[in-house]
Amino acid sequence: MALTDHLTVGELAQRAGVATSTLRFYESKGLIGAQRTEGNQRRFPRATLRRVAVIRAAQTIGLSLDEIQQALATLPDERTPTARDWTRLSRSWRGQLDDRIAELEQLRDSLASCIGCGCLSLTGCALFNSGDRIAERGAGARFLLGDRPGTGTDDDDDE
Amino acid sequence: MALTDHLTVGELAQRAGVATSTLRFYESKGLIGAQRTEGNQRRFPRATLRRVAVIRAAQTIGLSLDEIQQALATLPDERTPTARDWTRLSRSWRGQLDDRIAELEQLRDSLASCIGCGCLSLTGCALFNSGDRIAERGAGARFLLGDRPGTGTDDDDDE
DNA sequence: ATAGAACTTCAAGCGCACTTCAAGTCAAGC
DNA sequence: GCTTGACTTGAAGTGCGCTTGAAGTTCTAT
Repeated sequence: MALTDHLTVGELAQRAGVATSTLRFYESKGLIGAQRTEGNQRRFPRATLRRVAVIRAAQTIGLSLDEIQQALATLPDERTPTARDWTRLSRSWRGQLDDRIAELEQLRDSLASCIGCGCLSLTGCALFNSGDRIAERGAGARFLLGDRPGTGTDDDDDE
Repeated sequence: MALTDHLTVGELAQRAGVATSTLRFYESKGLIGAQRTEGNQRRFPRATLRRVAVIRAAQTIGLSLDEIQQALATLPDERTPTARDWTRLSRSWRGQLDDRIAELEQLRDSLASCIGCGCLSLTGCALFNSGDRIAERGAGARFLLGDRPGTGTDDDDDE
């Protein structure tokens, strides 16, 4: 009767606030790992609870599961990561989080100025152009929008 | 030879920085509208250029195309919206944008404190619990994560 | 008049993040 | 020992936001 300090899928699901199917899906993607009982049932170490929380947080930042998987792959498999491991991860994501926040703040400013101007003339409107700025960020930050196929360098007035 | 002040799909696509297929898709979803030439080709009023910019901005905030469509449906169909129309829309989205920024800032703070603590004990870690707070926001803001099936009120330590 | 680019429609396909289903196995309580 | 609920697998299905493809039409330039 080993693994009594471990969690079943159901237990982990309840405590992490996700569906059991999600956990199985995450395991299939290599985001989390599990040991097996003699009867072939999954048993998760308690550290997985943290791991799932980190996954959800990273998704909120805007990372894909693939990107998250790659980042988590640098951590010790299912053992508690060291402070150093975790700090490295946090720092790397922190940058992306800052970028994303900056992007949204820029959009907020644009929106604010548009509220003022009524956007009847879009020529110099920040909102109007913000899409392009976002698209030009390229490389590694996909966020909500997929990669843009657009050519982008064309600029135009509106009236 | 009417509609000379209008744009073809190709022109609009290039100027808006999206693919033509995207514009046809948006039209099918009622996000934009087009007149037709005698030969059945689309011609978009120039105001559509703005409309597409607004759609992309709204997506960046985290709105679905359905939500955007509903918001845009309150604007005059393809004519230039009045300052009042636009202001109303901006204000409503502004709130969601603020919420989203606040959420990410909270996550950033969590990450910052985790960098400090190394997260070897997650009991009181803000990051660890931030997922639940996000999930509890409910109503109208889905953002990156889908609705959470979780029950949520279970809390636990980690070591 | 004609070549070729740009357009048309409709259906199917894709990538992501899961969820659902069916058919069967395991574990715990009575 | 038997029931019941939680678990197992693999395959298929879902919803979103598009993209791709095929087969045909229209527009524009020479």
